[in-house]
Formats: sequence, structure tokens, C-alpha cells
Amino acid sequence: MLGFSVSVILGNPRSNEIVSSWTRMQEDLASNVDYTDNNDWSHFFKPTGFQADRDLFVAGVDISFSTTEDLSIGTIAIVKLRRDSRQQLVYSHSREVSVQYPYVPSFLGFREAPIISTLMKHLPLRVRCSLDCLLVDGNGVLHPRKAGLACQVGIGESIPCVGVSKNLLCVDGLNEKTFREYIASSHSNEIDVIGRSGFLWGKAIMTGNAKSKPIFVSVGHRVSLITSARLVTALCEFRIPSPIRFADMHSRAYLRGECNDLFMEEEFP
DNA sequence: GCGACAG
DNA sequence: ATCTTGTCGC
Repeated sequence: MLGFSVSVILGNPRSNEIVSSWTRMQEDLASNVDYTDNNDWSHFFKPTGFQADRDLFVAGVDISFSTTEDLSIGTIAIVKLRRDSRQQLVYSHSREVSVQYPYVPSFLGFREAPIISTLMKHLPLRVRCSLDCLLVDGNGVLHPRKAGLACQVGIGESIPCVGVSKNLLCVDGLNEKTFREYIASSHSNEIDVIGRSGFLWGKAIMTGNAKSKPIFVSVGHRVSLITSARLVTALCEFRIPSPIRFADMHSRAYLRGECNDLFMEEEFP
């Protein structure tokens, strides 16, 4: 099933058992993914486009690593944005973390989800409860077993979650090159990601000024694909949606010794 | 056998 | 993911 040797990557004879276990866990996760909107998003998305009746709060997380340091040590950042007529950073926190496993294609969740979940649990209650959604740097159901990082975090933390990836994880006969052609001949900046099986895996969206390289959005948990796409589009000032972009910038800054933690007054308990 | 492989 | 400055182009 896997075209590479995980045992070499993980470096121990038990790795095949680990991957088998992970595979079963992903199959179980997939059966628990909620592809529907749990919340009422009509407060934000009108027929005319994004228009907020009330403030929309979306969080983004990202983990960065340095080559010069211990490969198992990284920095994570979580940010919270308020989206009204504009986008404003209202909360940010970064910290050092250690990962348990190396990156193995299609098993990113087992490397990053535990870290993200721990951080989510440590968020000030007030911040955590105000979140309408969480954006994750990685796929949701656009995954070989329909159980990507965004599903793992969304289910684990019971939060509406959307997966956003910068590169296509090839499944169901999909190939990134074919998208180049579709994009060139398409008038829309949004394309359904449908494989040979006919399953709708997600959407390829041309955001910002990058009309050539799309980002791939997929359902994580408790948010429909339609809403996921609308959310991401409403949060893109550039190619990468702001919550993830800021989380990436802050985690990298923290890696360099700079701290951008931010606590707006109304965020204190 | 060859290619493909989120971060 | 990360190593990396200036530089070509809209």
C-alpha cells in the first residue's frame, strides 16, 4: 500500500506495526468526520458575498522547524483573527515544542495533531470559546483514507476545522499538472477536486495574485466544503489565508528568538 | 518497473 | 518543513 519504507524512516522494526495501527486509527477517524455545517454561517455569507452581522473569529496554527537545531524540536504558533470589514489579529501565542515522530507522507497528523491539541487545551477559555473555526496547515479529507491532519485535530478538539494545503496530496488518480490545465481554461478561480471515483475531495482555489498555483481546501470537521471555501476566500489577503500566514510568520519569528505574543484587553479572562 | 508522496 | 539575497517582472 505504501510505496516507501517506513521502517527505514522511523528507524525501528516495530514501525510497520505502528503504521498499521495508524492506518486503522485513520480509518476510524474517517468514519467520524462531520462534513456538515454545525454552526449557522448565514451571519457571514450572504448571496452577495462576505458580510458580517457579527464578528467572525478564526484561528490558525502552524509549526516551524530549524535545520541547525534538534530535528525533533520546533516552534508552534496559534493566532486568532477577527474578521469584520477587515482582518485583525486579536490573539497570538508561540512556544517551543518537541515532536514524537518524523514526517511520514499521509501520516502528518500523528506528528502534529498531538502538539496542536495540547496547545488548544492550554488556550485561555475565553479565546477558545469565541472561535468559530480553526484553519490547519495540511489536508482534511483530501487524504488517502479521508483522515488528514485537519480531521484529526477537528475531531480531537471538537471544533469546526478546515484543512488548507499548498501542495496537492495525490489521491484517487489526481495529479497537480491536470489542475494547471483546468485553471488555464477556467474562468472561475475555484475548482472542485474530483477524482476518478467521483468523490468530491475538496476545492482548488486560486487566491491572492497567484493565478497559477492554487491552494487546496478540504473538510476537516463540522464545516461543509462550501463554507470552508467561502471562509478561506474571505480570509485571503494573499495566497495563503491570513490565520495560517500569520501563524507561520509568528512561529518562524519565535524560532529566531522573537516573540509576538499578543493579548488584546478583551481576551483576558 | 516507474512515478507520486500534506508538512 | 528547511538551507537563502538579490532580483526579474507586473
